[in-house]
Amino acid sequence: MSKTYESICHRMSEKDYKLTPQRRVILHAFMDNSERHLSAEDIYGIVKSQHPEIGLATVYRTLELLAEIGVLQKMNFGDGRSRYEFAQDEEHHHHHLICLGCGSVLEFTDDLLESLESTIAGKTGFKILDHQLKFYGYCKKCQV
Amino acid sequence: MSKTYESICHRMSEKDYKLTPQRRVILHAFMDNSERHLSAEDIYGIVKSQHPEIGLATVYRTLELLAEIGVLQKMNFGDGRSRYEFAQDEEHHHHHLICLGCGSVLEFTDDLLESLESTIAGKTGFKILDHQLKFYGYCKKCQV
DNA sequence: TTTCATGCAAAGGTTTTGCATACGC
DNA sequence: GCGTATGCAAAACCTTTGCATGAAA
Repeated sequence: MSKTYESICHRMSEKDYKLTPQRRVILHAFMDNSERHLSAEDIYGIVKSQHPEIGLATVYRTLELLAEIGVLQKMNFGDGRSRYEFAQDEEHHHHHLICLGCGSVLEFTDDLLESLESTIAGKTGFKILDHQLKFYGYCKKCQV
Repeated sequence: MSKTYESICHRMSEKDYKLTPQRRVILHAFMDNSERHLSAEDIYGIVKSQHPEIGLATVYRTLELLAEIGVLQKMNFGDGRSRYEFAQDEEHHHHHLICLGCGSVLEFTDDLLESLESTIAGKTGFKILDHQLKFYGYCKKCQV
């Protein structure tokens, strides 16, 4: 699952989704801010500067669409709003370290959970497609 | 951190929180439904039968209080509302298996993440207090 | 031209808050 | 009796939806 702008556009046309300027701008906003975990409101703010008449509802609808076709992943860090980031490849899972002090989110790459997945699948009969691991604690700055 | 009704009440008085009938009934509702992951509205429904004049705001305030003193843990399973369960001991972590078909939540006990925690702490400087691991997939019933 | 996407505003659902009253300690 | 907790209603949020208009293919 590649992550270039063109490949994503191609995937959208494949599924008969129209390539509107709004959708293009939202996608660009994600590519320009790939290191952050953006909320709908974040995206709305970013996109409004290049496309001032865009509506918040369009942002929500586009985020839902991009999540549905597997481009984005919807996440929840417990702050009352959903956040989105590019969906990870099977082999490149990362985990989130959420600071209870300042709310910042660090990422940590690790692939140790595959064996745990098969153990669980065997014991429970669950067919596991994805996992999400969050650590809560205090970042360097907040440990003072 | 023990989980008996008395010990929790004791912890509340220690922190100068009053033991009101509403708080008692909410606590009992959790003890009677410890296997479920209850939302505020769930609790409200349960509690209303024994204490019909209770307000939803009181439920929210009590859940917040119990989470703050470490009795409950607030969770999010992506269905738009917070859910609560008894906080786990250090040594008895469990993970959640969330079915993408029917939304049911299974639990799976496992203690394999401690070593990962120290690895991450070493590499990032993060002081980790807790973790939360969720698996998404399909339960036995929904795999048809 | 047909169909789908947009923008706006309104509605929906969850959670929080203000305030007068009631009650635990 | 003092100070906190409660219940009610309203407000505050985030998110979704209805609908007429506008634009992509």
